[in-house]
Amino acid sequence: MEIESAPARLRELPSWLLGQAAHKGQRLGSRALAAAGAHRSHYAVLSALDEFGPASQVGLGRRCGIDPSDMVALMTVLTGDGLVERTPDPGDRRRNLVSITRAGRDRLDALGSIVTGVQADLLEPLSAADRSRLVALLTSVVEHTPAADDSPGDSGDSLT
Amino acid sequence: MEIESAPARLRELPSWLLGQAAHKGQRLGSRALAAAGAHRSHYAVLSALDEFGPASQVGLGRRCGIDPSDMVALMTVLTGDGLVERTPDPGDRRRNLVSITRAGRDRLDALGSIVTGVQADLLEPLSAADRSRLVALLTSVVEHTPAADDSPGDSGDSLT
DNA sequence: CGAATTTCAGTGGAACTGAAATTT
DNA sequence: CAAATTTCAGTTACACTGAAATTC
Repeated sequence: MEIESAPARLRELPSWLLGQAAHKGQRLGSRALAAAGAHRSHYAVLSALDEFGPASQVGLGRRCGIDPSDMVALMTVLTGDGLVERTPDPGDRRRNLVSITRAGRDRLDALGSIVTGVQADLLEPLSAADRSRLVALLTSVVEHTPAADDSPGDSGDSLT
Repeated sequence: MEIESAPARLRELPSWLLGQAAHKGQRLGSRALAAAGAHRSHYAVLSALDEFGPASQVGLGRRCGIDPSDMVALMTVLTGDGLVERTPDPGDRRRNLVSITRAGRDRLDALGSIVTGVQADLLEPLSAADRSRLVALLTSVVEHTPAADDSPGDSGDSLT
């Protein structure tokens, strides 16, 4: 099990480092949530419903970076667990109004603890000040819209 | 095309921010390299060969985080383009010795320019000092091995 | 014999595409 | 009629698994 370092061209490449760090975070997060029978998308959807209130499935998808077609199966799971309710919208009968249940809020709290623990593991080598700096830097990168990007209909979101 | 913000629980989550930033970087990188008929894995393999010299396919895979079984098809492509040479290792006939060609080095330089441009787009909102800080912070996160991780045979690498 | 390397065939999860049905 | 929403069926890119053949 030799430790073999990657080429310097990669080790010094911000986009490569981002990929490595994100992969590590996703691995930790997916494992921890799976052990609780959950998924990262569950945490995203419950968070959105808790913060913004009831929403349609596409609306939820826009908030969380989840494709509408994938939202269907997700709703089936979350309603099956009693974490959300999916009722026809009386004001627009094309839509389903999705709302979080009491059990959903409890679940969100529980998943929040798990997710917080993952951040602690992931950022263990960083001081509190460095963690804040990292979040600030990443937020700048994420919120910035590159100039030469004229792709249509892409809000730039995407769950993972 | 409303801008709808993600829930605060996600926006403030380091692992989520890492995922968003990494996704943006990969999208930019994949598009730019695809326009040149290349792939991120091509840049990784050529970088490793250029820095460390000839290597076996599994050795290359360990450097770059590429699965040995995926390396096979990759070698077919790169040898087909004349960027690497794959010859049986006379000292160990189980191995192929993979080496970079002159054309491969030229290609590496060209891809390097593309990749550098991607970093510029991705990190546009950050000052030079902030970019250095980001790289340093990410390097700490990537090089750190979490305590409660006893998964076997995982070097923690993985190309993307 | 056990272990390492290359190779191939197949699996699994995740994001995406395209289209139908309904409603606005 | 055009557009939006939910839904389903299928695709694609990608990492990974399992096993065979060869060699150490």
